[in-house]
Amino acid sequence: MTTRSSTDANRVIPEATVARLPVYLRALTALADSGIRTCSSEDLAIAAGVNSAKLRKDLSHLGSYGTRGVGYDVDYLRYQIAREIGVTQDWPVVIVGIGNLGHALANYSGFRSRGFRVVALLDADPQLIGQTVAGVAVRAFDELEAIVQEHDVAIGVIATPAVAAQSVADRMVAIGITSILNFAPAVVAVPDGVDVRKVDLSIELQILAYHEQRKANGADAAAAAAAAVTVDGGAA
Amino acid sequence: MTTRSSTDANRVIPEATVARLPVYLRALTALADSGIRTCSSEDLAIAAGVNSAKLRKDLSHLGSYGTRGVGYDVDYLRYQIAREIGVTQDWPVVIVGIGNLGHALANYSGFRSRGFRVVALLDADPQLIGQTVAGVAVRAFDELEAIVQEHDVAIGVIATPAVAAQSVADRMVAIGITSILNFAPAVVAVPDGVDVRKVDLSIELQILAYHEQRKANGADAAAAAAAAVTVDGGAA
DNA sequence: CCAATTTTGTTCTCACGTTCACAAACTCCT
DNA sequence: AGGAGTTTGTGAACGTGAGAACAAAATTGG
Repeated sequence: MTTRSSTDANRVIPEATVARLPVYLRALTALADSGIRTCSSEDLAIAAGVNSAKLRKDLSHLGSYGTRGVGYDVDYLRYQIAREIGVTQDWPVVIVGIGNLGHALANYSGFRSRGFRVVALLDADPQLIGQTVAGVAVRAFDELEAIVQEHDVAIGVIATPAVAAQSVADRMVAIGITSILNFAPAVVAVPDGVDVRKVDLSIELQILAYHEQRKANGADAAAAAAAAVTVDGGAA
Repeated sequence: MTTRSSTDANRVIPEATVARLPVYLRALTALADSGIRTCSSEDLAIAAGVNSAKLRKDLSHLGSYGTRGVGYDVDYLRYQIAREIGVTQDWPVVIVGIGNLGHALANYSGFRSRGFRVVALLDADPQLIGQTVAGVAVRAFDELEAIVQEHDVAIGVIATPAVAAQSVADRMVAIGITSILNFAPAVVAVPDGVDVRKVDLSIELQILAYHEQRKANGADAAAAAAAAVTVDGGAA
């Protein structure tokens, strides 16, 4: 029916797989930097910290890029994954909120080397405007629309305080941004068709704390079971 | 068999639920700050950005803390969740790697208010040692063991460059740290019994890029299907 | 006190993701 | 050429999670 190129753009890649593709990409880059030209699924799985069956199944969703009995060509597979993710060209990105975290993000060299280019830093604070961070001038939040249109920006990063997050997101969506990476500790609601990913530092720590507490309570409980003592407060 | 307190410490809470509990906790805090004393699962679900059936099922894993026909007492539920996560007391945390990101983390006020206390900042760079960041002196990485033992630290944060991440993690594990939050763009391997959570900025952006590319290709493909043009490069 | 209303906690079903296990396909060696 | 040895790609079994739907339990009003 529809004319297609060699790879079928209709296939759906499971979300869980999509989340691991960047890990594989990084592992392949590391292998290539070590001068390795070919690797087995087992080698790559170890480098990526997953099990090899999962890796093979993940890759099978992209197509058949390996050779049975041989393995994968590192550069070829790396290119295929990069193309699948869409990082063979650079994506322009704007960062809103140039506080501590915004500074760190602006200075993060990993963006540039992994397919992203920070085209603007924005803040609402007049005192920050005009300052240069990581070689980029901080501009007024009001300039968002002009910048997005000029550079055809699709991805926005929110690094503001929590109270500002929703209004910044609303503004981004109104202007046509369709992917948002939110570092503010707040839930932002967006319409269908807009993707939001959230990175929340204290949530990550709280998840660790939960498991840490369970480890401690588990040890307590084991001791308690032996000593027949009531388990309650844990590490008091 | 074993003596237990009122809540059954044996129950397992699904990992997906654990990951949402901090979100509920934050939403409850926001509601409490607005002076709201009681809320329904629907109210809380909206505040937390989830669906109410999922919220109720999540809470049911903790126990039965609501009242049918009424809803949940905000303060009571908040306390129960905080207790379940283990953030009714502060957890001491060490941050290793005081670069851009380490600075931002050290200055992040959300840690303190959500159950964590930064007890030390460590770096291998002699030039940084002795400087004060967010009121805490940067100390030599070698002091890790003494600090961990003094403060009974269980949680470590890695904010170093990728190359250093594994050796820092190894050292942390050897000293007795059992939970690691890794911001370095590298896979770190740890033995069983140690939890690692990874926060990777460029991976998050790459996941967004994938979906962004699909949106663009979907639009292209729709146009192409009408025009009978081959779909391949996408946004070239 | 009883019926109507509200809202929780739980059951059931379906979808998604992970892991195992193996046939297919390739190379290498004799 | 043919068999032995590797390694991929995938089918099938299993486990976890999401969402709909509803019974149980509380309040409210007459």
